Amino acid sequence: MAMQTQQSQRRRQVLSRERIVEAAVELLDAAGQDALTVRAVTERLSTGAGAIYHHVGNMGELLTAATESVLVGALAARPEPAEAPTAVPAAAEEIRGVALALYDAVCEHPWLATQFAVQLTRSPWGAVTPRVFESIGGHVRTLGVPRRDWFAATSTLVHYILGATAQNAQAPGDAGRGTGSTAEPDRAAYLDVASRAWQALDPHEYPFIHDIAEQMREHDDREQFLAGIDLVLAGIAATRPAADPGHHPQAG
Amino acid sequence: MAMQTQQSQRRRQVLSRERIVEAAVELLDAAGQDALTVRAVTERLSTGAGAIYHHVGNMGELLTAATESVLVGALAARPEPAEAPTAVPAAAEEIRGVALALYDAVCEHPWLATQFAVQLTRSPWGAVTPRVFESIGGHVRTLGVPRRDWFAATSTLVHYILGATAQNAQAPGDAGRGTGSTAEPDRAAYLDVASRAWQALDPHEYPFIHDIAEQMREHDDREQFLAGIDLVLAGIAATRPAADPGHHPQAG
DNA sequence: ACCTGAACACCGTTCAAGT
DNA sequence: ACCTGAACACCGTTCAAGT
Repeated sequence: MAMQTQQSQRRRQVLSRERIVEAAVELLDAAGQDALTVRAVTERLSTGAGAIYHHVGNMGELLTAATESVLVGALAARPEPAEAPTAVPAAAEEIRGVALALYDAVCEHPWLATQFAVQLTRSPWGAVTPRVFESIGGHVRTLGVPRRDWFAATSTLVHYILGATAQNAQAPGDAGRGTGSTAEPDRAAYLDVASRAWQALDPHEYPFIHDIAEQMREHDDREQFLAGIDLVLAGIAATRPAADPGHHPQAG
Repeated sequence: MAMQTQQSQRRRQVLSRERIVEAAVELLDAAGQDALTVRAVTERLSTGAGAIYHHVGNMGELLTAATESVLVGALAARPEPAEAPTAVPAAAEEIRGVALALYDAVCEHPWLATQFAVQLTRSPWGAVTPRVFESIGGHVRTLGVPRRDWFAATSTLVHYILGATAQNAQAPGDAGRGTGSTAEPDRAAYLDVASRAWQALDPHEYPFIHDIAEQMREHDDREQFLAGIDLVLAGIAATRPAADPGHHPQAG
């Protein structure tokens, strides 16, 4: 898909905000955050700087639009019926599905991780959050969470998802410039290096890190990500006032 | 503390990496991420650009050092005895304490939120993660989590904490330039605006958001943050094979 | 209305030259 | 060794001028 850059067709096509955003996503995917410059977009669309600013406003807006574009695509890929399922296990499965869709999107577009965080910080209730909240929240309702806890349960899931995806998006650096997808050995080697670095830390200052260095090397990102989702879901299930009201689940 | 800028003393003091990092933190606190430029540091320390690069390497390294500096300070503020407590409720309380320390640090230094995310993405197992893992992980062990789940439980907590703090760090924009701390009414007004924006969204596209818009306006950031921690802790307690082994806690 | 592209103010970084 | 500060290549953004 990234190979077919038909510049001849591209040249005299009419410029639009969508085409600019599309070009931005392509640039970000190809070489990361730093590669998105006005000049790069300008060259890719064979136009001038003024033309870009006629459609987009500024650089930050373009980044936001690119982020939203990919996010919407990732969430739309899931069917999500208008009437949500009513069964509890189905709702949990839906939540896992949305989480994985976001996880996969961040893996495909590593720049998304940073961008999620920036969006979250700069305009916390702006573009990204409502969409993710909506995708998760409907299913939280189905889980049987009492109304007053909807916000807490949903935001816990969302924050975990955004935090975890940020970490697990392995940055390809400048390596993935047209090369295929032979990232597996790199991944293993990378974890090996990280694990060794952890083992080399001072055991007195970092006793726990020392203990789990081995576990870290062997861990599967995707599996661990889902384990975290299940942990939060277990917490939601335990807190829910169903069979055992009045019990405080904090410790034991 | 920020008022006493004694330039006379500062001028001919010997330049060091620490003093540069300190100046960087002050600049970031005063006016945010964009305010940290080599020239700004240069002027604040009345020196030349080359002097900075003699001690620091490059801009990214300076940002990382500033992040680590504040992070270490925030974690060191907690006592954390060499021998961790053995009681389960105490361990849970310790985890809440560490989480709140990070939360408060991000509130005090909003630029930290973005920086955490960037660190997480660019070098996931680099500077920030091990310290936070260590602060949380020791107590997870005390919670009675089986060894093979240490990594999963700890990383779930850490990812939630980093995601949640990223969102809750209210960016002060360029407003906080020397003005006191009258952020409370701003906060309420801000949540009010956000809540109205949510209510204005298309109810068909965003039914859940529409439902919790009211709840969002009334929510207390800090309280919700702790509620999320407790939810994950409840999940850890529920998953732990204590009274009820073999049971799957996912749904019910 | 839509686009061009030179120009401007700024940025990170380098490096010959000083002490 | 440590520092100076002009210079360089680059960036986002603007704007008079074109169609």
